[in-house]
Amino acid sequence: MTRVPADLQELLAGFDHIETLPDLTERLRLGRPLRMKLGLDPTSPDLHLGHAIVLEHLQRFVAAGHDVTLVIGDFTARIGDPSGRNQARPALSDEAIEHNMQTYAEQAGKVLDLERVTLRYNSEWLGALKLDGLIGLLSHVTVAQMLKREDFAQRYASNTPISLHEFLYPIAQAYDSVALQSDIELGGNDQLFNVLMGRFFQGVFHQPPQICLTVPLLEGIDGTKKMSKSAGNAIGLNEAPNDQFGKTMRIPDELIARWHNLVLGFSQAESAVLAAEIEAGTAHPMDEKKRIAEAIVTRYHGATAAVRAREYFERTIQRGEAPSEMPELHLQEPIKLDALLVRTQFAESKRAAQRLIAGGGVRIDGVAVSDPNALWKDASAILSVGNRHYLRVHADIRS
RNA sequence: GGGUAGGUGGUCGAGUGGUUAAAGGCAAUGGACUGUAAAUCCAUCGCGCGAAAGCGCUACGGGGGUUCGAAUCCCUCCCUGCCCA
Repeated sequence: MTRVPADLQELLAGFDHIETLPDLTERLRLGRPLRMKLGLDPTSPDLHLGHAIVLEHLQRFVAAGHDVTLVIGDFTARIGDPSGRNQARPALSDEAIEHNMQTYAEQAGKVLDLERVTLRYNSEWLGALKLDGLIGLLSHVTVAQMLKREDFAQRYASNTPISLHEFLYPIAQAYDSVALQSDIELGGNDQLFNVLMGRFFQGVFHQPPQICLTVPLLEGIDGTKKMSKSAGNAIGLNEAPNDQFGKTMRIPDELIARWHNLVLGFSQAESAVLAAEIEAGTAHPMDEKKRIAEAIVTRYHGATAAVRAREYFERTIQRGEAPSEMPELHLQEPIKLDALLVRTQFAESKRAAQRLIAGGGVRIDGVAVSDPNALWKDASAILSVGNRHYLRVHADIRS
């Protein structure tokens, strides 16, 4: 899976911004492993496919023998990265950050060879920065400079509050590069301003400025917004095979070639060919999505799981049949159907359950039911809601 | 510090005393169609009790007040934008 890239071109495939190529070729000519840096803020307990893209790019450098450091932004997470946002991101509690950090390394390990990667926490040097040190840093950046960043500019123009601490984020991240004396920093395209700030600050500290490489941002399964947990359009690296498969099948057709390119790592030329085939009708979008879904599940759960996820999808969603395996529930006493839906968490409240039933979304053994007050009476039957939620219910009721 | 405009449901945004659980858009959910795509159509979209009609509770930044009745009026506190200093 990991191999040493043959040449520079292969190493740089997939980056949408390189600052600058001459700097990079010159730095590579030094003939030593380059210090690579990627920062990840533990703002959510889960990494998703969008994170995986930049991690995969980083892994190519690992394979090529460079000196790669993964910076866990435990300090910067407390500031809250405003990048790409139209409002302040709430700062996280220490406990949440702590918890997220623990899951990060493990998830990143699905893509990165952690044996060959150094893990650092930026509280190590940012926490040691005193107020005079901070002010010293701040004196090098002007407000106009900060307002050049698009999201800040937009918020400023639309009278949306910008807190001063948000200005500190790019500077803190930039200081990471100074502390690590990094040669190269990777990031998502939304981090371009921040990584360039790192390059700038290294100049201030008389270090050779880092080369900045960014990857395109991946759209989420809704096809419009960037993939993020909070937007609810993400596919997590830790998610179950069936969910990864099913969510991939939901992406809009327009996204197929893009995911083929960004998620599966095919070249733009190859993905363009696929797009043309779909356009011409020689490739069926659904088949292509299945192929992509299977590749994703294979990547994170293995080929066997991928085949099973595909079968599950075809059986439950496409043919509308109940899955061969599903969770089971044993009832000890009679219960009304609406209450049962709440207990099984198929509905948030009894009112919601009643709505589901009225809408025809609730089935017992495949037959839609209409009476929310009916007591569960079947000794053993399959309760389903929509085409995604199945449960086998046994009534162990003595009367 | 002075002036001024604001704070409404997941989100945007109407609403300036009763018919307002709160228009409309978006998002979301269920159904039809289908390729769990898009588009389109229908329905739902605070919680509880009730077989149902219905009843009750909670909600328009926080608290207090006026009123038979408040998202709407008054007082006070908090928060935000803009202009001036």
